[in-house]
Amino acid sequence: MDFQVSFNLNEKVFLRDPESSEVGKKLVKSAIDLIYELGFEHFTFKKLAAEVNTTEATVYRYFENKHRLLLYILNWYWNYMEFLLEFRLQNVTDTRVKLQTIIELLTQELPESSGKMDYNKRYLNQIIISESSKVYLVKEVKEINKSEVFKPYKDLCGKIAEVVSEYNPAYQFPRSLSSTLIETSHYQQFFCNYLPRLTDSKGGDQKTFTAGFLSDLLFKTLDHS
Amino acid sequence: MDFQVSFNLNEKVFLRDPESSEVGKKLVKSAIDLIYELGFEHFTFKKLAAEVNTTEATVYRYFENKHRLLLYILNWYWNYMEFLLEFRLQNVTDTRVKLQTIIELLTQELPESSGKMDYNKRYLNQIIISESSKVYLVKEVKEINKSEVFKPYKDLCGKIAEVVSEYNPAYQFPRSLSSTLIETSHYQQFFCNYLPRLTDSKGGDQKTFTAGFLSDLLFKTLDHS
DNA sequence: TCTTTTATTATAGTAATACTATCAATAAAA
DNA sequence: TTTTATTGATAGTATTACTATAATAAAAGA
Repeated sequence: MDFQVSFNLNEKVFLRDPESSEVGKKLVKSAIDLIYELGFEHFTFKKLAAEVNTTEATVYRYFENKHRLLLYILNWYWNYMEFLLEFRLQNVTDTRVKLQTIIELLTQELPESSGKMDYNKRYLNQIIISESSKVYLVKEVKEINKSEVFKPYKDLCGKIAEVVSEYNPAYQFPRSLSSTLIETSHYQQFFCNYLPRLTDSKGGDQKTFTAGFLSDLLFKTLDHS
Repeated sequence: MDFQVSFNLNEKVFLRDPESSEVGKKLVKSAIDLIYELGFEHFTFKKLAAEVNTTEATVYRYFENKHRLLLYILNWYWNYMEFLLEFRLQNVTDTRVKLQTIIELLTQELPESSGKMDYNKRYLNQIIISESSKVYLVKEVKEINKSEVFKPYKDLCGKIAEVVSEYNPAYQFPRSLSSTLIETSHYQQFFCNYLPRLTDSKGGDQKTFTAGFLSDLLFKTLDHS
């Protein structure tokens, strides 16, 4: 089975839809490679243009600046995650299994084959872990938020919160718990890799460790309310 | 009672100790004001120099770059937090009370009067919330970590983890839980302020809300192992 | 006291970044 | 065939992140 997924990304994140042209697609794909390789701070439109054999002016016609481009990538990711969640939770009735699936989804890498999506998933995953908070931890967050570009994140969070409430309707903080699960899955993996003394990882796989920690946290919190 | 606290900050974070001169002290104090006001991305050494009525070259003699300056501020904060923790936990025997004190410390603002410390504490608090993760979420983290500049953070985390283990020796993830408490206290407050749909805050005080959420999470996790 | 050394600014300059503006080439629509 | 719109190439500017060197002041030695 092979299928294509595409999302209606908020038009506020781009000036011209990168999906509408070959250069646009290459731009996003190469951006993922470069941001992974250089880190967001050292990533520039000039370097991206060189990689795609075009000019800076072209890149600026698609995205207002590199922050918006990162936002585009994250919007794509959040949408994809919500899709995967919906898909994987289909016909699952046991709410406990639902929660376990969610934790798996948050900690394991994106599935390799998913139609036309030819982004490097390992890189994308690492970007999500290391760079995603940079789109909202900025002075302009209030202004940016008005254009609804964080809606996919809020929706993903909301969907997880629904399952949490389904599992334990009495629990008071379903949304905060969901955003905590998402964020914690990122930086615990980051810490395992780079600052392991901030974790209890014993040098094994950071994804397995993080899944174990989150699962323990989640069920202990929800099983005793 | 009035007392002075000072820490031996790792010499790797500065080129010349800012505490050793008047300009140095003004530099750090004004940096806190400016980073709060502009956000770390828009904060530059040129603007800082103008604020202190000196030149860029002078600033560069104290700190290698603005990243190191932020690291200096955070090192100061982490050290101060560990000191406060030690201080406030003095003679407390009930480990439950100890944990509650820790959550208070992580969510409430820094105490106003603490000797010579004349940094703007409201600003410093906001910087901790919005900017602190930017010191480690960078490509160079491995290299930076070698100079031990994250030790104060690790020590703080370790100290909290000790109390966690004291409260429940069987719990498997004391360090990860501690770093999660610290990080979650930051971004839940941030979310309450700017992206409230990622939380369950009902518009009340974000600090009280975050404390409530964290306390619920912590004790449910530790009371049932 | 005067001179020499050293330290510390101030001035100036460079390479890179983050954009903008202009203009020509090309392609699609009328 | 002309008009219109879309591209991409070229060039240019303001700001950022530094570096290098000259000027000045403070400290130390003769």
